Amino acid sequence: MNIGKVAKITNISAKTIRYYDEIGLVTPAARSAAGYRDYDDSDIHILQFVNRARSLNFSIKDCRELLSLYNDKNRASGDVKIIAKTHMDEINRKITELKDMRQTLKTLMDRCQGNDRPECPILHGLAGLTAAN
Amino acid sequence: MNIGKVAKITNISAKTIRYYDEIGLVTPAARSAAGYRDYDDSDIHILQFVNRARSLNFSIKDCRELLSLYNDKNRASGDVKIIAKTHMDEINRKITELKDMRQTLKTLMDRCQGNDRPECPILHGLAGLTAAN
DNA sequence: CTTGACCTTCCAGCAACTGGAAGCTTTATA
DNA sequence: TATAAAGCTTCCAGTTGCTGGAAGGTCAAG
Repeated sequence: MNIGKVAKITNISAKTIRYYDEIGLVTPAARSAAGYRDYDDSDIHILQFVNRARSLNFSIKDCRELLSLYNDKNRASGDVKIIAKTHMDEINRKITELKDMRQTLKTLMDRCQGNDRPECPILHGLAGLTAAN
Repeated sequence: MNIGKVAKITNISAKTIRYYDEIGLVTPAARSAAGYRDYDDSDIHILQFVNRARSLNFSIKDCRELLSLYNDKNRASGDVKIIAKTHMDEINRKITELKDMRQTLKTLMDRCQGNDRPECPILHGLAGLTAAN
């Protein structure tokens, strides 16, 4: 199957699929005489696996490990769970970080009139002045 | 003031301060005869402004606009608030996205025994199989 | 006067793609 | 069958916001 069709089926851009080939993450089963990438059903399955992992924000490196475990029939599910847990911790860290930012930003915004006058608590806040003023 | 001292005071790495100079975000007041960057108190103030904005995840582009408004005594606070609001929306979007990921990941993890057996709902999930199994 | 700390510029690399150019191959149509 | 359009190839550059490191100039102390 040519890359264009694979792109449509998996909803991954041809560019990205080529990139995954280039970095050795998902390589096509074969190449045609003319050098066209030739993907089979198994490749598509793997691409979809990667796509789901990526949409959960797993890094490419994680995807490699997950794929390797996926292909290892003697794997321990504990190894998979460790990767997932580490990733979960990271997601939680990011959420906390973003919430903190949101809180700070909200505080500044609430004080700002947002009109045509120059007085602006947001800028004051960024400039380091404390709450007051 | 040399870059090393500025780095200590602002808690921004010298590398980053040089980078801000390079992209024209915060340029030193002067250069010594030998070519050393020479920062004054105002520069430090601006660096701290940028540092706070960056720590709220404002992009460099946003920082430029915020700085420009900060320096414009005829600004309208509404213009600042629009930038903040846009950014706030983006933060909220990211939080929502991360929470969705967390939920999906949690569901998969809860089903996984995480032991030394190969059976793994996390991998099943990534492989696209539905909840069951 | 030399050593070491500090400064300079320049180049490379990170993550994970995306865009675009130049140039084949294949397919569809006239 | 000729040709044009669509699809494929590789390669290079750019994105964001730095960070690391090399090669080399400068400055303060002993």
